[in-house]
Amino acid sequence: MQHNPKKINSELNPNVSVDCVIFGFDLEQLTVLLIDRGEISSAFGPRLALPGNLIYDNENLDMAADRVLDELTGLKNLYLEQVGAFGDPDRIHKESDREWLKSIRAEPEARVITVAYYTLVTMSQYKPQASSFAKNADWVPVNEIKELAFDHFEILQAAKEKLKQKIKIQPIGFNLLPEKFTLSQLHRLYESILDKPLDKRNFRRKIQKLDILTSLREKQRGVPHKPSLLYEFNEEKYQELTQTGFDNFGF
Amino acid sequence: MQHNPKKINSELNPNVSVDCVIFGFDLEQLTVLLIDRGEISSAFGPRLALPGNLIYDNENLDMAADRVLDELTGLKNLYLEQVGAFGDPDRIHKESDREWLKSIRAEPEARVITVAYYTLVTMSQYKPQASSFAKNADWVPVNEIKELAFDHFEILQAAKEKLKQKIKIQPIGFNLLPEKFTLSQLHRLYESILDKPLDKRNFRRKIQKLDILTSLREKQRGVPHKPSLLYEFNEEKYQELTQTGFDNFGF
DNA sequence: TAGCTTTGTGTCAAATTTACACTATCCAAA
DNA sequence: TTTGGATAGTGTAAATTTGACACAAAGCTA
Repeated sequence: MQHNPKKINSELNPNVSVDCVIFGFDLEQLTVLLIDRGEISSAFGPRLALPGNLIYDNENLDMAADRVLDELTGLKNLYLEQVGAFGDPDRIHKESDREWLKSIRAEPEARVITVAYYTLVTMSQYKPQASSFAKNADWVPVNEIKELAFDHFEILQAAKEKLKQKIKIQPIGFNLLPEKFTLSQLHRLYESILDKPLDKRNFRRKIQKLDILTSLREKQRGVPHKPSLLYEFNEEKYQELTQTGFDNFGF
Repeated sequence: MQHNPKKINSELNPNVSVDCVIFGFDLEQLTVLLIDRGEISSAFGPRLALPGNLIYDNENLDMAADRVLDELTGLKNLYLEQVGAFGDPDRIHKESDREWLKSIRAEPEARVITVAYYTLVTMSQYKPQASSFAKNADWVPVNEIKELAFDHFEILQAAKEKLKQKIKIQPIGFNLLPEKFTLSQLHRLYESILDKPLDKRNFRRKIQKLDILTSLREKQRGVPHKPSLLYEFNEEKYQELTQTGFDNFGF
């Protein structure tokens, strides 16, 4: 399948958009990829937004999410999972949002419902590059976000909630870490997603019992404290696990 | 808030619809509410479909789901939860579906994405009454459904999956039972939702520990075997539970 | 070399899960 | 009225899992 859909012979659907919530982790906290809409939106409201745009009539929703994300941030071929559909008729109530839409859309006043997607990526492996109407694209710590364009803040909350649920059922968090990581980093990641402290020893016991970690014979270097052992994520065992299915981490 | 949205001054949005997956339970098996589209669709394909239709531009998605369900089946004011958005461009590939759309829609060829909702009801309390383009509306056992209009079969599968997940987290199943019910009925309900057998004694122990059942001093009558005690669902305790939040049933 | 920082480790009590079989009660049919 | 058929209802013991908790080891820096 070709990655870029043919835009010829198909038109933007003025009523349906997709938005992407791309989570990253900087080894300290959970972050999310936002685009800067630039000066034009700054007069009245937030400049930052989730990457998102209208779909084409001939592409399915998943493809649209993939394409839009690529167009705005340069990230390609991520596995995106749906958060849900959002569609208040008055989601464009902020003046700044209206102004901005006028500058980028043929029918800026159309009723739009949006389908939100989310995924997790290793920040160091995906370097966003803004293009199209995104003036900039960068990672922002989730906890620092107070306001976003449209209903994107609400969408972000929903995505966080989905992620929280998901990580209890699948060991999905490994996507967020670099190839080699420490148990403490993984621990911090779980804490920031679940938004509560987890007992260190119990966490380590439990996560090891899943048997999806490969302990390397390598230590951290240059840290001003006892260096940690590094681990790798064992993808085969993970596949096995999701196949057999498992109920719950119970964190 | 008025229940019927003003249709005056607003138009059907040709690109967005809602579909409703209404689960029931006949004390034997899980059922779902379907509408019969009548003769016109029968030449080439399935007559049965989920109740669903286009949204109006001035109503939000939740309201639309509520309205559409009411219009087609007479069921009102149910608490509907979102399953997700479905929107393959070729979801109208069946000839019978195209024919049918021609008979009920102004723009039968438009690209439509649909947002699916689901909920659970006590069958005996909600008697569907078909109207509008639904020739009939009735409960059909989920396991007997092999084919539906459009991508409704796929939507049904997704809704079942959502329900499965949900019931592990919330004791939601009580909505499906009559006011007074037996533990065996509840047991069968859980088995049909989770689609696997559950040990009788362990099930009873666990469900009782939740402390949301009130045992009545009343027995079943007229059954050709030892009559069961009847139970009531204790809504207050349930509210308490969902407030405090609980993690998992662990079934 | 002293001090700072983070890593890494074990145990015990309590709670939970799993597996498992027989008697009690009602109705219906003989 | 007795018998057979059907489902309700009940307990325990072993294994597993959870939760709470504290201190020595290793590297860096000053």
